[in-house]
Amino acid sequence: MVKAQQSGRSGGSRKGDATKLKILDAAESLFAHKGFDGVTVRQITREAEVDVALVNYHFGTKRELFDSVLMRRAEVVNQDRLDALHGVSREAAPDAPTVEAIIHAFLEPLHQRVASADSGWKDYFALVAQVNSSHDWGGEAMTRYFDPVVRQFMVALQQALPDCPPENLYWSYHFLSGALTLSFAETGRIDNLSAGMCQSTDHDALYPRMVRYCAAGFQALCEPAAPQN
Amino acid sequence: MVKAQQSGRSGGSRKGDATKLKILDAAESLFAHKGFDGVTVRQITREAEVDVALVNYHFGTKRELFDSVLMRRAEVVNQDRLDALHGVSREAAPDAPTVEAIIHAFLEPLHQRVASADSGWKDYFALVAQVNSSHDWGGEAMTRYFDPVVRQFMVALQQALPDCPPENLYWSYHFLSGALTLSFAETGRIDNLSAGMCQSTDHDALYPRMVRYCAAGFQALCEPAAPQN
DNA sequence: TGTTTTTTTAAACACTTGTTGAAAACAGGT
DNA sequence: ACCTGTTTTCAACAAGTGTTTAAAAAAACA
Repeated sequence: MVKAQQSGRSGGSRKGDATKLKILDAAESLFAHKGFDGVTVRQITREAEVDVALVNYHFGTKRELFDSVLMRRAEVVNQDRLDALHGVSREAAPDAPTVEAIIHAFLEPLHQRVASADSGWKDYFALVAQVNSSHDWGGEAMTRYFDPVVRQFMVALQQALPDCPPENLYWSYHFLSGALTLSFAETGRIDNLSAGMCQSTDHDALYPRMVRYCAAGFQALCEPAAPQN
Repeated sequence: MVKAQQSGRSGGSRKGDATKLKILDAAESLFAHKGFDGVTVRQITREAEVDVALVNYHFGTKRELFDSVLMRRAEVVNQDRLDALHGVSREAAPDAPTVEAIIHAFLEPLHQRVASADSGWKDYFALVAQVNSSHDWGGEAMTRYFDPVVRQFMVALQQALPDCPPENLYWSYHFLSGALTLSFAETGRIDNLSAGMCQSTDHDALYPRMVRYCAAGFQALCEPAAPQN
């Protein structure tokens, strides 16, 4: 009776791995739509069609399962974003890339993944959105997983806007983060408000507008007349 | 054994009203910080220092209590916002008010209430923020309580930006809504990211920047070069 | 093959959940 | 004082919670 080991020296696929995947997928989808407290481990195992005890066997506690879900795709997102950032930096060299290009590098990877075949990404981003606006345990997880890369984007933005007060840069990112978060939540509110003219799920309509909106916001907060102090 | 009546023909204050207030306040604070599923009615009644059964006696089910919390201050916000909107419309007449003035009318009432003596407002807005980005039952409540007034702001914005494609106006509001939502959540993420340079709780720093950021975003999405569907 | 390790099962644990019932305490009016 | 309607208490309900246990089954390895 030993706790499950990290079953992989790379390439070795054990029996339990399929089970772990089923649990992770079910948990991802359920947590994304109903939140951590809104989901029971029995709902998860029912959806994954496995026994209740397997969650504790493979992942430990419910919270550890939640963290596993969060962690699974975080590395991929971070790598995607860094690649995109280096891409636009290389293209613009020897000049610094534009604000719009940097924001594009930050958002485009998400856009790509959401449009991909793996529909789990949509659930994943909805989950991240929920964690991002969570008050208690949320901030800590977000900080741990994503902030290191975010910091690199802040550096690039500061170079693109050398005269911008850093605090205005942080606030600008904060607003972008909020817009992003709400968009991924796909609440359907804009559908209702606009009487169907806009749709939460239409990321192709969303992305170009979000990039432009936020780029303009960044620039407005970096003009001399912007709020100081 | 009769369900509690709405105890007020106006001005008449019954015994149970004090209890209802204590429950509402406790529920507001707890729901705001931990979400609907993250709070138990026993936690609420413990914080309110009343018996568990009183929640069901005065409000019915847990969800009905939640709705009562949400509803309590919604009317006030809506009235504040409408007053502010009419104010800026009157000032600008016979011209249409500027985008920045309209956004100010939308946000300033929240700013005022948060800064007021009644600290419950802060909890309330944190709660609304959470509901706003909630996936299931959230959209419905937000739509019911706030969208009628939001629609009036959309009309004013369309008049301020007569050449703007309506869908871009809706998306712009969506982004503003996201920035607003995340700001009220006061997650502390920006504190951490900026190494203390910015603080989630510093609404005096937040508001002017949010108004400017969003106004610039609206205008950018309404220029001829903006994304057209 | 037999032996060891990993995975799955089924049952139970102690505890909490939202909600209710019946009796008790309180209030105001006559 | 009495009666009346409102509010509060206390105990209980059935169902569900996260987690653990020990044994059975499956897989991996010799």
